[in-house]
Amino acid sequence: MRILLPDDTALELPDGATGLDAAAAIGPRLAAATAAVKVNGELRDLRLPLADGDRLQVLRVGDDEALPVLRHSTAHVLAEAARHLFPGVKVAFGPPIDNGFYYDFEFPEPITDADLERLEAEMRRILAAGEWAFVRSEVPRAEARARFEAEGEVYKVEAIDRLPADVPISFYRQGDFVDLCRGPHLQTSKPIKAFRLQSLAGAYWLGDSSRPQLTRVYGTAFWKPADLEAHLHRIEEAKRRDHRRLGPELGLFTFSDVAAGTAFWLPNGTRIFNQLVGLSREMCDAHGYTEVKTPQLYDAELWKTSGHWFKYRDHMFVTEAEGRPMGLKPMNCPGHAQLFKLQRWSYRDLPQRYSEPGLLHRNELSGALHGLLRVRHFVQDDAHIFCTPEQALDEAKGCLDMAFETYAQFGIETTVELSTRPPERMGDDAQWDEAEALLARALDDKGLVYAVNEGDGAFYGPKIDLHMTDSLGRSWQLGTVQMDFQLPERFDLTYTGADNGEHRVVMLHRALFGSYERFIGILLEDTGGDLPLWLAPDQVLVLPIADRHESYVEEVVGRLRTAGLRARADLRGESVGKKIAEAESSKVPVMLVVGDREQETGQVSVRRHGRRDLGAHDLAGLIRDLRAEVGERRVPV
RNA sequence: GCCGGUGUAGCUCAGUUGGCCAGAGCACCCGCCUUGUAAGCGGGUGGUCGCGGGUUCGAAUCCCGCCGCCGGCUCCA
Repeated sequence: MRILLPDDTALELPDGATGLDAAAAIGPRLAAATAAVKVNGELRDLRLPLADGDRLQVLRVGDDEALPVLRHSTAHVLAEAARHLFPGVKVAFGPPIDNGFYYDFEFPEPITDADLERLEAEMRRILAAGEWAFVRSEVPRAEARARFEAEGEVYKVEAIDRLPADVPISFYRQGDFVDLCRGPHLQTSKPIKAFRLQSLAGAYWLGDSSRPQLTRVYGTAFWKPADLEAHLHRIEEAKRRDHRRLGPELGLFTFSDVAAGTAFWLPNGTRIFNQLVGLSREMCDAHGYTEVKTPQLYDAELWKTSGHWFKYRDHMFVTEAEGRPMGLKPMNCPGHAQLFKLQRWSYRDLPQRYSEPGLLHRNELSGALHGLLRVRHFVQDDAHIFCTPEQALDEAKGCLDMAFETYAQFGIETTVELSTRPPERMGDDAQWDEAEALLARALDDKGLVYAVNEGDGAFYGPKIDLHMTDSLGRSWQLGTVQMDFQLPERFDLTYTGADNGEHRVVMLHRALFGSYERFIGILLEDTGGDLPLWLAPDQVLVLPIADRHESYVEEVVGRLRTAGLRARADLRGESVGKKIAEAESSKVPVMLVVGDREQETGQVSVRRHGRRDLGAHDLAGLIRDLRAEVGERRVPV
């Protein structure tokens, strides 16, 4: 058979030849260094046979693309170590993940962080004792099942039962450890050198909270020790950009035990928050939205009409008044639907676009709370569009345009997902088909690349989700554009068409920042707290050299404030060096130092955050430049 | 909610196997210094050791329960 290599040359091989055979045909050194292969662009085990016409790329030890293979093999060594140290341990799954790997176990006794070191030591002992080959074999299903049943490996038995009948059962063995595994794996344990076990966590078997909770051991591995060290160092660096650290440090917000899952916004943080609300208002004005205000607390009747009482009640804060059940709003949509319903609409009036910086309460699980990124009380830059079916596609595309226009102002990168019908949902499949198709069409028309997230839609409709990542690379959903055929029906929302008949409206839900809380959290981690001038709580800090410059400093501050800039003076009796040190660590964008020279010439010495002394400047010119920077909402590059 | 970890001053942390009135730096207050681009000097205030029980002659330290937080799982903006 003929195999095509990356440079388009063909390699002639006997039928049944494997990836490793192909590497050997090219050269023995390549064969020895082979970690895995890519066949027609897909990562595959080097032990599997190739087919005529396959396009083959050999991945070597040291190749980034083969890192998942190294990590997967390292996970197997971890499982072997766990078997040695904790007799009776049951093993579940141990795949490579983005920056490492994990392995799920059921230990006979709970283990602690101290055991992580023991596990790691045992792994090193195993690896030092010899170079173990990873041996692949395919076994009949019944035989594989019997083997794991005899060993008491109940998770492996269930894993086999869950595999489709036509999938061959493969084992990988290294040393005395045999695992049910799809692969791919390294040839031997020799390249496993630079690894580290990182943490312990609970994880439900098959991700199902009704199944047993296993113990997940997280670790990572690299080809070179230096890469491992660099990775661990990056994690340490990222922790410094953690918004939960920066927020209190910069006096933006803080948390208290008496209000778990809710931020206290300090004056500086409130300024940032309000600037973002202002930006949203400005954009909504420009895009034909009208702002509304709807109630916080509603009679349960409203939630029954919307369906939240049945599909979302676990997440709602419920109370009562004079014996009547009430619910604090977790979403604005029913309120906006109610508002829309208060009058009759002509097709000529549509679309109606209601925006509201709506304060929401959601009763999130205590263990899910996470700084500003997951809270129980937050403000959405929410809006609902009520339109005719014919208008829905353009409206959805308009939302996407507006979203990307917004993000462009922060230089933040997003990934796009289309979340489809969840198992728990309202409405019939035909409506879901239509709604999902419409959102997909909007994405396609906009030329956006997106992943489909099956089953992750809202209970009332599918959604486009816009994700961003925090300092540690965890993905968070910010913006969202959702289609909804359900609420218009449940609230009986109609308009009068050109035919003088009643027609059902289509409803779109959209939020671009998502929530201001989450967006600010992500923004802080993205910028490390170095906010653009227009968002900085204190934009300019004026620093006198000595007491005698105080009145000139007040004059400078006055002129800056008159020009609309947020300026403040530091008149404490501290040294200039100390004031600058503090201004730098509090990330004030502009520092102005004034002493005898500046006072005489009517100038100011400019220092920008993160840069050195930029010399004396004329105040009028500086004010003009700063105002322009604020006005354009300029982002530093 | 679940698994593991953790909780000492406003912040960052020390507090040997339970044993003198629980310490340091920063912040804060007072005083001195009058400062030229990342921390001038001296003094002082400040702690229910997360909360509640228990063991003990004696608990920040050991045990139990609760709460918060951290890392995950589940769930979501």
